[in-house]
Amino acid sequence: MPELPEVEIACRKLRPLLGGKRFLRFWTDWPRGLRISSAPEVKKDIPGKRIEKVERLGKAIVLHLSHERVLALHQKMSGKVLIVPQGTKDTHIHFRFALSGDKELVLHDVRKFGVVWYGREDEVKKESYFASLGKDALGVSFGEFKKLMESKKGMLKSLLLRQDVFSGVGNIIADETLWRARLHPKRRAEYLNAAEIKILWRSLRFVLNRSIKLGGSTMRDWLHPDAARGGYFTARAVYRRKGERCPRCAGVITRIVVASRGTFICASCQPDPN
DNA sequence: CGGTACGCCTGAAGGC
DNA sequence: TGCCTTCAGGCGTACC
Repeated sequence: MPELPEVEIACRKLRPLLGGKRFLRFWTDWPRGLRISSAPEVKKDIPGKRIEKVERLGKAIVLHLSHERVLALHQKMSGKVLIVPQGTKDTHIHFRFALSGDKELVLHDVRKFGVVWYGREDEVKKESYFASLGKDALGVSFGEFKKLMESKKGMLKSLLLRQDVFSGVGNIIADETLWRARLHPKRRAEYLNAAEIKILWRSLRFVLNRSIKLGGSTMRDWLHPDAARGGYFTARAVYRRKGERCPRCAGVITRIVVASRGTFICASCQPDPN
């Protein structure tokens, strides 16, 4: 999923689906994905716990349960969180949380990169992912954004992807944001002028909000918790559009590698700084 | 501090 | 058809 818009969509859809429900049972065939508590511990502890709040922290879904318990999920590359009838058969479901009623919350994850944390809130917040999360990419004000950009060095793409600086940005959002801002991903934060910082902040907000509005990106795997598909992938400008025309200037979109990640740009409207 | 490469997994897509 | 290579919404670690 699994960037900020997809996690935000998942949380919004999970709230009405999970509100007031209790967990009945836990099952996994991939205990390596569990953090803080072991599978037997979760099995023993989770029955009867009520879901009180659904929160997004960066790209993680955080469920606050009764008795000070927290269940957090990260879908990583190929995960999706679904609400399905109990016992739904699927070889890629590796975590099942049976709910009061006839449904269960599952983590469907082909590549098994997904992570599930279960423990007290203080234990979860101490985990390195949560402890180091930077300002939420959608919540960050322009003042905060500017301050952060001025305090860091490095390529814009690297900075946008760093979860300890701005949390929630992934590869699609980074490329679409930089395209919209007409900034090359290898431009360096320390050489941006005030106007460029402003354009970058505005572009980031625009791209995030637009993706959320369209239901996030369904490329192949990812779905909403109710199995609906997102519409942003067809609306994107450059990501994975190598060889196609730039929708703004009719230049050709190319693929380069920046920060070890496939990166898509229009070389005409995002001029290389070097 | 910043940059890069790799591991973790499985499957899809493209080249030949 | 099939084999081989490359690539993939993330992130942690090791190393320069």
